[in-house]
Amino acid sequence: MDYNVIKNNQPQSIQWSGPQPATAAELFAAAGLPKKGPEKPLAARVGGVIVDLLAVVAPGSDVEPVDCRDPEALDILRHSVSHVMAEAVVKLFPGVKVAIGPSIEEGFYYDFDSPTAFTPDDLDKISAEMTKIVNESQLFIREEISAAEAVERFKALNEPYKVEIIEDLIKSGESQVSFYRCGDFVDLCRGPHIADTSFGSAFKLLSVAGAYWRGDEKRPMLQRIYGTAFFSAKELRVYLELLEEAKKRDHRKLGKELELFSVHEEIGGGLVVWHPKGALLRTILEEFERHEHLRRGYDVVMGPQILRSELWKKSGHLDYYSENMYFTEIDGSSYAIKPMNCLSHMFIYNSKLRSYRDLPLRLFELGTVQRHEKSGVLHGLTRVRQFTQDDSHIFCTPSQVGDEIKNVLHLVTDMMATFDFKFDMELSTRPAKSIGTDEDWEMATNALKGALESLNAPFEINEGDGAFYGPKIDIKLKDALGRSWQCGTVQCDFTLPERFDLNFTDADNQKKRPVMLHRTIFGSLERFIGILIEHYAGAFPVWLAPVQVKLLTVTQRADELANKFALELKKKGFRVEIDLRNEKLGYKIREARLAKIPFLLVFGDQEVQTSTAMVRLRSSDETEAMSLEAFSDLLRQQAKIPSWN
RNA sequence: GCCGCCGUAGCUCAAUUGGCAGAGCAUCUGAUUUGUAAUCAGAAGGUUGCGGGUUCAACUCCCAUCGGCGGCUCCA
Repeated sequence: MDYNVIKNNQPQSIQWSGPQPATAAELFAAAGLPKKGPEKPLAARVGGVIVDLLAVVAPGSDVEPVDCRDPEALDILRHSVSHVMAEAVVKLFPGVKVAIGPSIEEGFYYDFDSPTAFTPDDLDKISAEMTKIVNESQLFIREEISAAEAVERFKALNEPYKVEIIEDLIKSGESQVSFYRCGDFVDLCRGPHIADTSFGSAFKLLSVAGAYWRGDEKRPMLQRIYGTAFFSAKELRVYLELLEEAKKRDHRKLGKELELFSVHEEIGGGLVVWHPKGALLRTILEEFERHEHLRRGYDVVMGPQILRSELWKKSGHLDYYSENMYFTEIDGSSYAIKPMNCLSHMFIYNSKLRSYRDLPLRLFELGTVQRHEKSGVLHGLTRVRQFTQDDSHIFCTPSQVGDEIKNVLHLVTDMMATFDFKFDMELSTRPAKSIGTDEDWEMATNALKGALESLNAPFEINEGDGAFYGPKIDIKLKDALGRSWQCGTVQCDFTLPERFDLNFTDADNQKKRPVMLHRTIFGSLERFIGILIEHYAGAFPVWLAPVQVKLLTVTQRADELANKFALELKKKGFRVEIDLRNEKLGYKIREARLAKIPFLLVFGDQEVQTSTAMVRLRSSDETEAMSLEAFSDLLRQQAKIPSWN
């Protein structure tokens, strides 16, 4: 064969200069690329597009091998393993209809329409069958036919979901569709796929769940099998260990063990009861936030829990948000429990004539809101029906919008750094159900985009995912395990100031309309605390820990000294617990360690003699004798809020 | 809301094929005064989520209901 190997970045690109078309696999074999190991090609990139190894390459094309190190490789693998799973399911459960099977962020799934539910036993059987298929190194063979022919073919196979997909493809103008054959299993698929099933040995089926066909609750409920796959058994093992670690850190489990909060059937789903330690943690966060906002030019305000329904009609919530709202009646008038805090803030704005000199007006409220969430979506602290937002509404002139958004993004950056969170940002644009003119939406969207761009902050765009009253930037933070959580948001609103006739007198003595920004940093305190619990695995930094120091006595002879230390530390404002029980020291240590308390002070005969405490740190397990003054200094140092240094 | 799984002591979990509902931890009482992750003994703790049904007999099987968990084109 004629070919030239072009020395490029790894992996090398090959220019196919032969007279005849050849498959990428043939080219790579001729070029002597490895047939095993991490450099073994699993697909090829031709002109920037990934194709199968069996794809025929026209003479003159540059062909680059794609191996498991390629950023796209994992998606290809997982998508292919989902096909392998479908092949196994169809073989083991004849008559089961197949729907769709994409790769997702952490693995893949495939939806099936089966008359009986899959059990954990079935998953084992399916896994075993998949291993067989993997060991057979079945080739993924692509085939293209006309869409019309494809419809007939799947009708003959009695696969209504595939027929529907192809019919939709035809409607959107496709005339050709592609298939992949793998063993006896044929599936409609755009591809590309791994060369053969042997790449897919490191997989694990994780769970089975119901899922509506096309996510529509009016369509049939299918059975979705979730799984994941990696290129090596080692990577799979690391991922499964991560899942185990996440389970250990589950805030619902830790919340109970650390006595932070509880949720009760008798009280109602999604309604959180804060126990002393959880309430203290929350109070610390609230105080931190009030302080942080005051020093950044915000005013702290408070509004009522219920407001007349007419007001929600005027704001548009009744028309666009009522399915999430609770209502009550007082003296014959209808009131709504607030799902958002903005309305009373607008009344504060409107309580007097406003000048451009008053702007920007930044109103901050730790506002408790109620939203009706479907019972099935409630989850610990992260999805609840009553929660407190660290909410602010910023009223400003149109020319101040850019700077205000930038300020908010700076605040977000500082706050996230305080908790060691990394974060991503997403810009969401106009949804189908929304109010306001096209011009307003465009202006608002551009303002948000401009602020992001001026900060050189990378962001993604979610088309149609904005709030009904305006576009938004969502902040998604990443915790210690690399999981992503939606928390803060900045929303631009040109419509509420219109509806509530907000004005200011500008420098030219003209009445003008202010812009309103809605924004949160933590989002909801409940969700944020849930995330913090998992992020720190319950071992909060000293400034957040509900109990910072626990004092333990060896015998009752040390009670007096321990009490003296406790009293002095409390006087200095530290959060202290003391354990004088007649128990062995090991028992007390164990309990305090499980409670993840940062500092343990031990008092015995030895300490009584020297008037010191034996200090043990949560982080090191090492001990050191310290005087009250020395320990207070250490504690003061450690309890500093990181962003205030 | 929908699909699947699960509800046994405060917590974590047992109970053979339908045959007397049990253990560890926690709690209480007593002994023990103890040096860095569990001292010993005893006691108490239950309408097996709730309501029906089948059966000589139900934690166990059936129906209904409430609640929890996993998920519902990855989207918060």
